Amino acid sequence: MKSQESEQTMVEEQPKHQYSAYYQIPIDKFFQFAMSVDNVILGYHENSLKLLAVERGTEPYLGMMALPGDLVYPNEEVDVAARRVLKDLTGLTDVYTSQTKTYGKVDRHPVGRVVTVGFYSLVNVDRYRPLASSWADNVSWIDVNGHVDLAFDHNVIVADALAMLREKVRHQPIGFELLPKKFTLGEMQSLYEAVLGERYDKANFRKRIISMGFLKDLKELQQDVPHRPGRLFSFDEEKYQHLKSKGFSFGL
Amino acid sequence: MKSQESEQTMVEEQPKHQYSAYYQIPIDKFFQFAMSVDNVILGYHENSLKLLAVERGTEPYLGMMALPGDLVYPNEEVDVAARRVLKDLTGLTDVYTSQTKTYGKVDRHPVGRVVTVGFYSLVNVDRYRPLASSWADNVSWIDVNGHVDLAFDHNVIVADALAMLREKVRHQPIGFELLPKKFTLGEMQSLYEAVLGERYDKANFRKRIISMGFLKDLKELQQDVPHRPGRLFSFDEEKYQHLKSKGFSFGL
DNA sequence: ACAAAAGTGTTATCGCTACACCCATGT
DNA sequence: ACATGGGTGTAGCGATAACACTTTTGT
Repeated sequence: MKSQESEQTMVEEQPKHQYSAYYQIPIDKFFQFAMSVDNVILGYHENSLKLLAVERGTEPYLGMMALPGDLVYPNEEVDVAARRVLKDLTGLTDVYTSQTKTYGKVDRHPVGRVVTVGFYSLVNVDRYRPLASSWADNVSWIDVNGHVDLAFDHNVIVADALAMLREKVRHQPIGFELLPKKFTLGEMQSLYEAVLGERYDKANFRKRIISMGFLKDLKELQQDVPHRPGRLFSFDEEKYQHLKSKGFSFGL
Repeated sequence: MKSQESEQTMVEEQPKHQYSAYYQIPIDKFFQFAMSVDNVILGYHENSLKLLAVERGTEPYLGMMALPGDLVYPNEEVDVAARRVLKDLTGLTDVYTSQTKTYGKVDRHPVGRVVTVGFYSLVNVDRYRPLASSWADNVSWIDVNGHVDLAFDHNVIVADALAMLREKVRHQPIGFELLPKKFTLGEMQSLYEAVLGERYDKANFRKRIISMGFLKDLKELQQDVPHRPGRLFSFDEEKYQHLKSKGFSFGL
């Protein structure tokens, strides 16, 4: 118990917590991890859900598609790193982002022990403009239902993110993050059908959503559509918060 | 672009991904993180949900209660570290465990940059025996509804874990992890009421659960209770999987 | 006129809530 | 006898699923 060397000063005093890793190797040996973030950036376009993938320009996995991600700076918060990646890729900052899972397999990254934290972001594709920088042409939207093979363990990260999104989208009104500010009920229905992979009855869907009471009828109509124009609605965040505080809970 | 020194060989070839942190500081500077795990170990006892807390024997926060947790070894998987902590504390290995969130604030740990991954575990308190080791007397069950102040950011970790548990317990039959193998419907109802903080009508709760069809009636009765003994049931995992594959989904 | 999607009303059924009531056991 | 929780039946209300139908626009 007192046979320790000087490098392990932090641990000397504590005979009790023998289960701690501190007692078995010097503490500075633990500070050898790198952290990264990987972001599943999702957009809704042409009736399907897409994610942004980047073609890798470095080994390992050179040439493969991968999630946009990066190492976390030693003095940077993990969440901030995720937003940095998003901003560098899309120029967007005020975007709904949610942490998913953390992937800590020892051999998941060839360069060393890199633990990565997954995120997903919901962007409105109307607002997204590929940044005019040198890497812009390596970025593309791919359909989440297509069968693209991504580098590292990114396929798993995407699958987990989608599962968590689907779970959340049923219980919280976050679907609107993927729609333009003004949308028709039809567009909203299509979005939910694309995300959840289910079909809904039009009449019933409308009644359900309208009766929830957090949509604002903008008294405007769609323009230039080759069919009867739909009424435009917007999500009324304030109203939703008010309803929520009164015990209402979104559910689909 | 070619002004780099030898230590940075990994980065030389890539003019394209300028957004990457790789380009701004040498790569080995990123490998300075430590990882830890913190486990919210939950048990159901005396009609309320409790968690295991450990009194800290080291600075920082010496003497405060904290979540059981530890640093992750450089060659250890994160999930394995979480199970190690659990086993060292309770002796249990086959326990339902779920990752929650990852906490990456720069200053969250005084010793250095330690990013921690949260977990919760659901243990059946009947199976838990405090291990007869020197630190056993520093461990105690505390009520999750009490107002205990934990070290580090552990209050937040607990709050997040409970929120995620409550969400999950509604949609997946994991409540049984907190019950003995054989239980009455009354016990089950009390458990759900404790976890979710809601009250249910006895008759309706029973009908709902029974009709789901994944409980096995053991045709046994409670013993030595000061009231009419209840029928004992067990969760039939096999039956549940079968129902699930047929489209059934648990919901409460 | 037609296609395509918006938008509305009706009905029948299923599920759930509320509530009342009886049963078995230990003290 | 009483307290305590186990256990069951029913009536009525409300949500919603299924489907048919009408409306408005562009081509």
